[in-house]
Amino acid sequence: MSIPEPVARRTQPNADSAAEDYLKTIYHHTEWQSAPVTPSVLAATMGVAPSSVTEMAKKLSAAGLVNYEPYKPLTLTAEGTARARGVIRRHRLIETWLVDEMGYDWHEVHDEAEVLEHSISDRLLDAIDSRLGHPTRDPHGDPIPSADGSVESSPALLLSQAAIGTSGMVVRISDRDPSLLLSLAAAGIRPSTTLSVVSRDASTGFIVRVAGATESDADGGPLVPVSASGGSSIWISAPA
Amino acid sequence: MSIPEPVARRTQPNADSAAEDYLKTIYHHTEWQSAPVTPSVLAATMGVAPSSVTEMAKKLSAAGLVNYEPYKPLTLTAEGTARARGVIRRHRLIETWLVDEMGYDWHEVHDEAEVLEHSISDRLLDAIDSRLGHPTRDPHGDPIPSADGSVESSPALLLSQAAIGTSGMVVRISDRDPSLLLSLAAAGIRPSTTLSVVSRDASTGFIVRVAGATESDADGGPLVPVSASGGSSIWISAPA
DNA sequence: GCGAATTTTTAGGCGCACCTAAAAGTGCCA
DNA sequence: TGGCACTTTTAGGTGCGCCTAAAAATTCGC
Repeated sequence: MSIPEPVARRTQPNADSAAEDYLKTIYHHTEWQSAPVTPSVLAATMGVAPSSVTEMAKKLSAAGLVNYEPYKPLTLTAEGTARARGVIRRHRLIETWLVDEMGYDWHEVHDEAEVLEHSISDRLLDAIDSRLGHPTRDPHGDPIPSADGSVESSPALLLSQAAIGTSGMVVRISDRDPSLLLSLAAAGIRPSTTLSVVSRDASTGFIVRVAGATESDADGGPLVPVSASGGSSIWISAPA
Repeated sequence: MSIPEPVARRTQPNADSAAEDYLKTIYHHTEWQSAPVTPSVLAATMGVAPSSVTEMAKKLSAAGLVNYEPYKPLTLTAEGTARARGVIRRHRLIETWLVDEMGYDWHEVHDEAEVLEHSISDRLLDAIDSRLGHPTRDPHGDPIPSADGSVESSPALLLSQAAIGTSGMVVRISDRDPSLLLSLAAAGIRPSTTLSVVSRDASTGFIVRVAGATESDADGGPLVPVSASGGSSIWISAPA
């Protein structure tokens, strides 16, 4: 018979980083807004062909990590959610570590974390977590899931959905576009910055007033233009 | 024609960690003793089938990294040597970092480094190197190649090849067998320990006298048995 | 110096994660 | 409500790094 059993294949490389990437991406789609994740959206986000998504969906479904039925959106099972949070915890702790200890700037950390999140051991992750004092937010303001899988969620509002006049503190800024992070940082916008919406236009972009860290003059800060894409990358929270 | 060209395959994962492992392993075989590396030896060391070695040898040869001629031992080209040193530099810096900063013990670092050496960026490696103050030796006493590729080599003698009565300082201990490292550490043997050969027997093992760090009584230290395999993992240098 | 033992290479396959192209299913709307 | 556009799945294929089995080359012992 030429059907040798699996033998002792070296599962060496890194667990199943591809699978982890799918779980992570599915999770991301429901983290800040709850849109159902269709295969085509997932494919576009991950930069793979739709057929690749179908394949992996079946695999993950068989593994009990995603709920998959043909022609329907994908959702994570409880176990899949836990696994996704684990990956995200790794990612965000690594980003935090790179910024806090290794001299990286916040817009430079994403790619490095993307790779390391799949190769660092639990042991090392714990060591990093301890060293940093168990942080709960990464440099972009994203919550870091705790080791037990719980996530502290603070209700937030996408800048692009805030009415003119709304003001609040920047809670998070998506880390997907490094160049956006760079320009925002240059304009003085980062997590914990307070800003208010001066004008908004879905196609042109937005203009916001940035309050200095010392916000003595609450509405006297500089006016800053924010692109349309920036508007859908910045979350603010209404002040207490 | 059903021969579409390579397309834009995502070379994502991690460069070519398999190739790097071959280069590293070939290099290792010539680092402390100069034995020609035959495919079978390489296969055994790496835990792969001999045919896999042949295949990779061809690939690396085509890439100009190894000199390969059928039925002959493998050697590294200048470029292959440089690449191998690069990987080894990564490995050893990571090991040093894990021990110096992350609370690892020296026998625990090998596996973690084995994975990370393929995923850390040059940028991060440099940051680690700086943080550690550009170390030249890793926790096992192995020299860390410098960024420019040069290696500080100190002539050393394998314990198993030292005559009875020889004494010297431990220069390095191979990191291949974690349990050996553990037992040696327990016996007080690590790099920079001074010891002398009391008896040797290729099959049974060795007995060495370990001088305390304060070596006031140069030959009054405890007697310690070292297994045969330990004898071929410990390198000592004659005292100045 | 020659045949046997060992090493190495060749030949053919496998699983993985991806792809393209074609087929099938869904859903909107005139 | 029937079409048609769009989405999703199926079918078939690729490169990579690995494997086993069989063929070929080398080396060793007598």
